Amino acid sequence: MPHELPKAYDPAAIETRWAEYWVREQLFTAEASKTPDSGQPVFTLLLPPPNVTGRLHMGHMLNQTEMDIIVRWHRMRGFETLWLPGTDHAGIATQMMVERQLATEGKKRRDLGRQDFLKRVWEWKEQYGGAILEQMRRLGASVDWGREYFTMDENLSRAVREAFVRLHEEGLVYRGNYIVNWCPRCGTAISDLEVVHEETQGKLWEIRYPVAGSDEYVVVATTRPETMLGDTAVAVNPRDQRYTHLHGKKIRLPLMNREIPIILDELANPEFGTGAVKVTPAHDPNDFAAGLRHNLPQITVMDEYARMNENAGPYAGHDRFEARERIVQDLQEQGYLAGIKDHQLAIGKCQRCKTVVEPRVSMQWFVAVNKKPGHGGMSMAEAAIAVVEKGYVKFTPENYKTIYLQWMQNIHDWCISRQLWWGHRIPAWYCGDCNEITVAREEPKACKCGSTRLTQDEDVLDTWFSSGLLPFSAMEWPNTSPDLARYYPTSLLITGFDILFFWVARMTMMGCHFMNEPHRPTPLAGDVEARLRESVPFREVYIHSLVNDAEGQKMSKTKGNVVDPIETIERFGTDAVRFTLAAMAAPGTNIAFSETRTESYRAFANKIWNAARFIFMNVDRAQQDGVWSLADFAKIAPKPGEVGLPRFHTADLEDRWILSRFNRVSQEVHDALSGYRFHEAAHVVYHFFWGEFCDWYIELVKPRMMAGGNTARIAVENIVSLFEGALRLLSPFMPFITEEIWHAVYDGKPPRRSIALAAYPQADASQMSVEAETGMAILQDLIVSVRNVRAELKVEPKAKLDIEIFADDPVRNLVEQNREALARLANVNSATFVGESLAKASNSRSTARFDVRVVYEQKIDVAAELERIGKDIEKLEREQGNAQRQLGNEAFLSKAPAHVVEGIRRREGEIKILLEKARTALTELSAK
RNA sequence: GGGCGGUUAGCUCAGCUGGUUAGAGCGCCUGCCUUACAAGCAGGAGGUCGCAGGUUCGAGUCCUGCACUGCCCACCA
Repeated sequence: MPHELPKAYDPAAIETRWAEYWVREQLFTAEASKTPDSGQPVFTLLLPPPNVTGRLHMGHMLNQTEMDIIVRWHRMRGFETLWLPGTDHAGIATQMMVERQLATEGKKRRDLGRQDFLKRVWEWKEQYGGAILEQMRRLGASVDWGREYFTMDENLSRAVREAFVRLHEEGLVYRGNYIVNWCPRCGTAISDLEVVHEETQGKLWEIRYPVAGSDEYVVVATTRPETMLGDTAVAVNPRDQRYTHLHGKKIRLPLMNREIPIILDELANPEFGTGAVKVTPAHDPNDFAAGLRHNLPQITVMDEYARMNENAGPYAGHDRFEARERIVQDLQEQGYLAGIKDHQLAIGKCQRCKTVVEPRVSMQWFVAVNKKPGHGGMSMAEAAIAVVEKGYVKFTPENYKTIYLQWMQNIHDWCISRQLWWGHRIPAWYCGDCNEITVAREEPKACKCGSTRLTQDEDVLDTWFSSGLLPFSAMEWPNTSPDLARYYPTSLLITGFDILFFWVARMTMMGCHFMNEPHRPTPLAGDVEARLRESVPFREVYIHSLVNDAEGQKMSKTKGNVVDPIETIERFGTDAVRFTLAAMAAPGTNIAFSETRTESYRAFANKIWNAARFIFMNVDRAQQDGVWSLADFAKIAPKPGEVGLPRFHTADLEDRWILSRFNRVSQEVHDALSGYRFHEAAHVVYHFFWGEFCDWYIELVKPRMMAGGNTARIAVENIVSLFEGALRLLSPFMPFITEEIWHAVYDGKPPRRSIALAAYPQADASQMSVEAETGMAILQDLIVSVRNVRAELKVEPKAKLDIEIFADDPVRNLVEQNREALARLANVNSATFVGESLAKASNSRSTARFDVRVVYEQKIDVAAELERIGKDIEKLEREQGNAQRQLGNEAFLSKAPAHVVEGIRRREGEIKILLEKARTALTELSAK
């Protein structure tokens, strides 16, 4: 049956079919629960769960491409591979989406009430929440769909409660009235990480605070004048002699007409401003701490929407910014305003809605990340530091290790309660009778005082609390499970640096805490150190690049430069987009995504396609002629675990050469992927397939395939073998086109259900040949030299010309054995060997190994030729100078490694010959 | 205020632990519809590796300073 393929590759015609096939056939299911121990090495990777609110963008696409390449690569090498997918409920983000939807109906969430609102969110989640995973299916991501989870699934929610309760039992979760970052629009506390600082040109207002019972006043400065209404002290530095006489005195607070003490505290920096600072414990974190030190009252002057409250006297009811203006105006009118200065400040805004964050004292839950657990050992942060310092968690690129450690070393307690409705509700119940708090895994029947008047905490947990548990909560923790036993710790995490602290750091803390004793469901063997090492959530973290637009600008909706991956895929094909991302993904660099690159990789896909068409054409002919049988070939098809190529006839130079190159390239791809150098791996396979296999091997093999008989049989068998191997090599990068063609190679009856389950080519040193690679290089050099001269002579491309060659015996033999190749690829009629150098002959080229002359009546353009040779000489002389200087240097000879010295010595010899030839040619030419 | 990165061809970028002639894609120039592929084939031009010092037998690669330029973190009013 002939292989019929259309002339141009059309990705749309095949991709959906394979994407559906992969899912339907469940090819990517990891088998832990079925086979107790496969004996295979295990590779696990957790998909950073997309938010239910998300739409696929180029960043996801890059991340998924990298993960899929690594996962497919491992799977093809025989690893038992689990790529675990799921989605994140994304508390605040999702709640905002639904609130926005409600707003279009003119409603607010409180109009619906908690129950009905949550119902709406669930409906919304069912409708839109799976978008990214759907897109991933279409992109062919080889994840284990049978294990898909959602962070609010019952078993994951149970894990969240379990973790919270255990931390509480250990005193690592506490509740308290503290100052937190508060978003007045979202109406919730947010963590430090959710506050983004923006440099803003603001003002510094200087206010005179009169000293009680005197005419004196001190000047304090503030960027937020409205907070003065809540001032409960003025601080000066105890060492600041300017204020010694005011120690123990009181201030009469303007506008409020309250007396507040002057306190002595390091909070006041004598170097800054006047050295006196207003203290507002309820509205500033530093002041809050100072307030505790001096037992100051906390006067909250704003409500949860940042409107001034009843404590704000005449300003009550006004928005904070409106109040600010009035207050400044009043201060001015009453003569308290000493000055207004321009002031650059980093203003904290809510990451989600960009509202200016207000520090606010409120009752919240925290994780005490720096506290040592009761049973001894390290704090959560210390453990998370230790595993990275000891290399149990390894970062690529390495500089993220420093960034991670610096952050972890300065970490503060983590505020985990959110005044939201969508999320995991905090498992704490308050007694209406005795005020006791019951923290429990399941809803308690009664308080320990016996009362049944229990109400659950209204708040939910920070989304990152639950995602921090994922490496084990997605594997059924706290239960023992085959998955948890087999797949934890995960092998690798690939993610973006934007969630390094939010997620990577939290997973590390949580993993080291809950997957170590005493929380681990199955005890760990080994000493304390071994247990720590095995508790990590992942052994390696690869931080991927940022995908920018073609100009290197960050993609953003407001700039309108967002490249939609789906749209790009529709135009170029998934494989082309994947290959673009892989080829540009050098670790530690950003990607400037440019469509021209994608165009060129679409061309690459087309190249592969057409190589297949050509090969199939020859296969069909060979089968018709009865010289070759696909069925026989299928029998010797490579088995998983086989390295190199299983059967390959190394009769001719080009065969030994391409086999050698194939193995070397396999090694290079392996090395590159081992270091997550996707770009390097992609470049290597690209160049091999196009620049070597297509440009040279196919061309060299053509006449043999036409020859018929045994020659054709061997040629066809070789090219099919090599091509089949190359498809496997390419498969992790371009899964669709390789799957399609691979099935076609076997005429629809492949030895495995998918190329993704076939063996990945691994280098076999015995199949590499320096002799073949060197020989081929000389032959290529010779062919290119002839083409070169022909191009300069503007010889009619079709005209066959005679050539003369001067070379030593080994090269001469090489040429003799490859006469046909030379004739065909350089369009040569006859090649004769001559006994003396052709360097000064016209229409010739010289290399260190040979001289070649094209016999042609028309002479090369003398002036152009003179210029070319002149340039060559210049360059060679420069090089010769360098080489000779090094070789004449005793220190170099004694210190440089032997192969380097030997290399330079050899090169110097070549340069000498080349220079001699070039100079002879130059004199000869000049004479004309 | 701390920390991290970048500056290499016209453009966008590679160049891993210092080592023989610094690469790719696109663009550009010349010639080809050669029976797999014009999304192709063959050939070609184009770089004092930001500047100034230093270490070394040897520096695009390591160190110091400078210039320009991104990014992250930060409770100094």
